[in-house]
Amino acid sequence: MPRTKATDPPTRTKLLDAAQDIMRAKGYVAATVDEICAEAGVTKGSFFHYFKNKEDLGKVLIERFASMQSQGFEQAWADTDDPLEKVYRALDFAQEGFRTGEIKGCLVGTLAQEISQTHPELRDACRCGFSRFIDSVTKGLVEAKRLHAPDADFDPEGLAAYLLATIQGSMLLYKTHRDRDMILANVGYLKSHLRSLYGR
Amino acid sequence: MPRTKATDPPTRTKLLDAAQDIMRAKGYVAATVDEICAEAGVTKGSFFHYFKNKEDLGKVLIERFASMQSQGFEQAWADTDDPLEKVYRALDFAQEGFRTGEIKGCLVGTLAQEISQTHPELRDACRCGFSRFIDSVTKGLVEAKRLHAPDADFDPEGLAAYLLATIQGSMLLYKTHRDRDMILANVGYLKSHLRSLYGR
DNA sequence: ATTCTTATACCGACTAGTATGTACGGAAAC
DNA sequence: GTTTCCGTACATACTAGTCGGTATAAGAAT
Repeated sequence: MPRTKATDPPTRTKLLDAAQDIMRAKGYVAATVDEICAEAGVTKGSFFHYFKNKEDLGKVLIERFASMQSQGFEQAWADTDDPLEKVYRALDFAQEGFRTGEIKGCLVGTLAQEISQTHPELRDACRCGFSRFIDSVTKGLVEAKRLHAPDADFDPEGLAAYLLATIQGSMLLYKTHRDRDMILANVGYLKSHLRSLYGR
Repeated sequence: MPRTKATDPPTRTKLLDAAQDIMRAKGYVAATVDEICAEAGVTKGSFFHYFKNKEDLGKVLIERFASMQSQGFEQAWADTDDPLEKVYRALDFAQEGFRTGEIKGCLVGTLAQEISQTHPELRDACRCGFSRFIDSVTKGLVEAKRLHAPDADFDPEGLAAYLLATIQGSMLLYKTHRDRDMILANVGYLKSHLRSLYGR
């Protein structure tokens, strides 16, 4: 008899899922290996079989999270070719996620601060995660300016980082204020800002 | 002979200063009492003489940081009566701080995420710190709308939280990207957004 | 003036608990 | 039968917090 049923996710995935939940709630340092194992329903033996150490898990986790995230965005804007529309779709997608509560917070943003000075590899993984978003959105915004507002007086290069910063900051404030409407309103402000810049 | 010279800050202040540096760099959980004591040049006995426990220190520290911060803003906008101008002064002040490197990051924002689920008292202290900023800026923005753009179609109530979110998010991204210009650019976008809303 | 009392400030060894990571053994799968 | 997978027990280091004790200064009593 197999140790895990076919419907069960493999142990490694269970560990990653558990770690994701716990670390998003209390950060990297406070999330202990024991707690992650308990949540995943396995023991430490399994943990260190699949991951070299806690930092290794963190790295894999950050990369997995960033992948899933960007996959979600790709899907959200797949049905349009207009670069500006793609960005709006991404913001709609984020709003929808917050509204339904499906998005519980960004793991990368939660970890980035506490590990930046102590775990260079994790910090680099976080930076890659952020850059993945920034780069793809920047491409859309730059091209959109060429198409829709070539003469407007603003720099589209830094705009993507600005969008990401506002969204990350909104999730940060949510941690203390627990007011989901505030996140939605902030993304709304972002949209209206973009509309005023691009004239549509 | 007194144990500390008159020029030395009292031990308690030294502990708070040390804790502020360390916690801003690596967060609340990773900052150990021993490390704080070593940095302050005192021993554990002193630490627990002045603070009931680590969480007590955290609470005092967050409140002190929020106080100093809002004091800085008050000073920055003291020389104008126009409410909108006050907000611009605050943003100028923030930009100047980032440019000179005097602002090294926000302790409240750094701690908020990792302690929100595990230390309710610290979370409340962070919420108060944020609210202090949000409330005072909101007052300015609401009154400014009445004065300068009574018919414009936007809601000034949530705008202050939006400003704070963008600034906090920018500092978060700075932790991984270490690009000070990005923060400056983001505050610049905020200013231009405000200008487009208020027409000045 | 000297001594006694008391409160505050501070030190540093110690404890009890908890953290990550290891050693090793056995069951399942190929 | 070897490899993969996973459990138990343990080693080691580090953590917050405690506890007994010392140093100093100020005030009261003698």
